[in-house]
Amino acid sequence: MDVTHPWLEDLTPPQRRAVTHDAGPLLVLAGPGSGKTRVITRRICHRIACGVAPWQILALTFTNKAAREMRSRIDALASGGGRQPRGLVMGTFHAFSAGVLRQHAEHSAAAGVAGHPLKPDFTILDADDARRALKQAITEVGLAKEQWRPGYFAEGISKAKDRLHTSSEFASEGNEFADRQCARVYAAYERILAKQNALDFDDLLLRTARMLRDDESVRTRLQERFAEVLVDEYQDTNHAQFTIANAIACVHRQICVVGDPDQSIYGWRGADISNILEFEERYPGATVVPLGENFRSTGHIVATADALIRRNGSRRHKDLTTSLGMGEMPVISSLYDELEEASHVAGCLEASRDAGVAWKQMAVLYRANALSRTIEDALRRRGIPHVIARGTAFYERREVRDTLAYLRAIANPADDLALSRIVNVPARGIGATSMERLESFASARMCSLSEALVACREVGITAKAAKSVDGLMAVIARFRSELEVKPASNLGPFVARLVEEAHLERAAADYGDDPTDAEERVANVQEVVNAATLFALPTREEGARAPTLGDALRGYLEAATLVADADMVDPERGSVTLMTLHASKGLEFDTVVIVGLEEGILPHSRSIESGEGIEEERRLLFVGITRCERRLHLTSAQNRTMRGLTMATIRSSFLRELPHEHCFSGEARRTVEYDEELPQYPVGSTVRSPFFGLGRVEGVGSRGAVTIRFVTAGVRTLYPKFAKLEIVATR
DNA sequence: TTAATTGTGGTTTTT
DNA sequence: CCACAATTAA
Repeated sequence: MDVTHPWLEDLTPPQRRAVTHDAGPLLVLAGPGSGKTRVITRRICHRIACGVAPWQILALTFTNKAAREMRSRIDALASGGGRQPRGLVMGTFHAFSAGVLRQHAEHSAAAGVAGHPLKPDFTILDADDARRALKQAITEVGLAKEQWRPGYFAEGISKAKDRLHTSSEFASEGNEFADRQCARVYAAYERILAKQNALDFDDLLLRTARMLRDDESVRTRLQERFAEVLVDEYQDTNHAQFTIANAIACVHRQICVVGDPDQSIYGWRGADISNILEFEERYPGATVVPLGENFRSTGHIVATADALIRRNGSRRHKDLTTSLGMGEMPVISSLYDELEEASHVAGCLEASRDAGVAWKQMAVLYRANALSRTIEDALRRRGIPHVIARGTAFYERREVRDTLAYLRAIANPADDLALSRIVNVPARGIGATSMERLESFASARMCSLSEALVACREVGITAKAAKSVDGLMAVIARFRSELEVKPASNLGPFVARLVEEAHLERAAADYGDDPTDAEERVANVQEVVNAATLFALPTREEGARAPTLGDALRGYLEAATLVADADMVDPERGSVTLMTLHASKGLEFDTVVIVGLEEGILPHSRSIESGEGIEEERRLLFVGITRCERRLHLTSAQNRTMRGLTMATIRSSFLRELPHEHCFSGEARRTVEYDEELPQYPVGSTVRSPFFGLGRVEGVGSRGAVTIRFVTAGVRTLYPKFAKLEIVATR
C-alpha cells in the first residue's frame, strides 16, 4: 500500500491515524516537535487521494509562512505520486477573510456597517493606520487625550469586535461611564473607517464572521464550496475565527483542527483556549488523536519543558517523550548585566559553530523586541552573521509607508488616511494649519479629503499651498487613470515611475539628519519598487478576465499589509535568527539561546497580576524551550538598563521551576570579559568536552592542565591542547 | 504658516 | 531610550 501511497510512508501509528481518519470532526493534540505539519500536509494529500477535489479543501493557518511551507510540502508530495493540489485554498484567516469579503461584499448587506455598504476595493489598515484613525476618533468625540489613552479604546474595541459586536451593539451592552465613552469612540472610529472604505485587521474577521452568520446565501455557498476544513494552530484562534471555521464546517462536520493547548500564547490578542479545550463538546463524537512523541529535541530538553509546563494548573496533560536520547542539558547562566549577557550569547553561538553547527541552525529568543539591540550589537562586534526577524519592520519605516500611502491614495480615492499622510511628502509647504482647514472643509461639505484637495481653491489656504495641492492631485489623477486600462504586468514600472514623478527618493533622503541613514532610506524606497516588480497575483481560474494594473496594485497592497514577523524568517540565509518568543512558534533550531529570564521580562510585568497571565508566560517559555533540538542556553542578567535606567533584577521565578536533574546551572558571578590576559579556561567556567559532556573548571594546573568536574563523568584532569574543550560560559 | 528645537512621557507579544 | 508633542525661531 505504501508503495502507491507515498504520503503514508514513515508515519507513526498515531500520526497515521490522524492522517487517514475518514469522516467526522478530528482534533489532533500535537505536542511540540510531534510532526504536526507533517500530519496536516499528509492528511491533505490523503483526502485528495480519497477523491476530495483540491479546491474543496480549505486550510487555515496562522502565518503566511506556514501556509507557504505547507503548500510546498504538498506540492513535493504530489510530484512524488499524488494528485496535483490545484485550487487548494490555503492561507491565514485574515487573508482568507479579505478574499471572501472582496468577493461577496457588494452582494451582502451583512458586510456593511452603520449604513455604509462595504465596497470590494476596500483598504486594509495596519496597526499604525488604525491607531491614527483611533486618535482621530477620540478627538472627534471630544475626549481629552491626556486623560484617555488610545490603548484603552483599542483594547475595548478589539474585544467587542472579537465578540462580533458592532458599535451599536456595544453601546447597548455596558453602562459604566468608561464603557459608554468607549462605545462613542467605537462609533466614531467605525464612521471614519466606513467613510474611507477601510477595514482594520479585526474587521476582516468580524465582517466575515457576521456575514457567514447573517447571510444565508453566502454561508450556503461557502459550505458547498468547501467540503473539508483544516485549521492549524487551533489553540490560538479567537471567537471570530472559530465562528468562521465553524460556519463553513458545521453542516458536513468535516473539520480537522490541529494544535497544542500548551502552546497557546495569544490570549492577549483574544485567542480563546477553550476553542481547543472544548472542541469535543462543540463537536460531539469528535475523534481525538494525541501526538506526544517529540522528534525534535533531546531528552533533557523535553524533560525540562515537560517539568515546566506541568506547573500550569488549567491544562489537559499529555505525556511528552522523545526517543532521541538524553543529549545535553540546558545550560542556565546568570550574567552581570545585559552587555555581558550579550557577550555570553555570542560565546554560546561561537561554541556551537565550533562544534560544527551552521549559523542558520541557531536562534536567540527574547520576550520583547527591546531586548534585541544589545544582542545585535554584540553579534555585530564579534562578526556573527545574524538577521532580526522583524518582518514588519521594513513596512513600518516611514519612507516605505509613505510610498505605500501614495499607492493607496491612487488605488482608493476615499483613503483619506493615506492621502493625509502624503499631502506634504516631499515637503511642499502644506503644514498643520492648511491640513486643518482642508479637513474641516471636507467634514463641512460631507466629502472626502481628496475632494477637498481638488477644490482647494475654495478652501482658503495660501496660494502657494493650493498650487502644491493641485500638483499632487494631478499626479495622483494621472496615475489613477492608468489602473483599469493597463495590464497587471505593468506594476513594477508603474511604481518606479511614481517614485520618480512624486520625487519620493528626494523625500526619503530629506528626513532626519544622518546622511548614511538617508542612503538606506532611498534604498528602501527602491526596495518597494522591487517588491512590486516581483509581486505576482495568485493564478486565476480559467475564463476569468485578465487582471488589470488596478487588480495587481490592490493585491500587492493587501499582501504588504498582511505580512507577519514570522513570515520574513528565511532559513536559507546563513545567519543566526534573532526574534521574539512569539515569532518563534513553529520553528526549530539546533541551538537556542533564550535571554532575559528575569521577573518583569519573562514573566512580563504586564502579565504577573493574574494567574492566567503567568500561565501564558510559562507557555511562552515552553514554546521557546521546545524550539531547541540539542543545545539550549537560558540566560539572565543581574542588572539591566532599560529606557535609560539601570536596575538590579530578580531572577525569573520560572528558573526555579526547571528540574535540577535536567539542567546545568553555571555559577552566577562577575566576569571580566574584555581582559585578554585571562587564562583560557578560568576556574568556575563551564566547558563542554566531546567525550565527557558538560563540566565546570575546578582548578588550573601546570602546563595548562585543567581539572574539570563533569556532570556525568566525575572529576578529570585534561590538557585543553588535546581535549577540544569548548567554553560554554565563563564564570 | 512652516520647520526646527527642545521637552515630555510611556513602554509586550502581532494578524 | 525613543517617538511624539508643544514650543519657538524663521
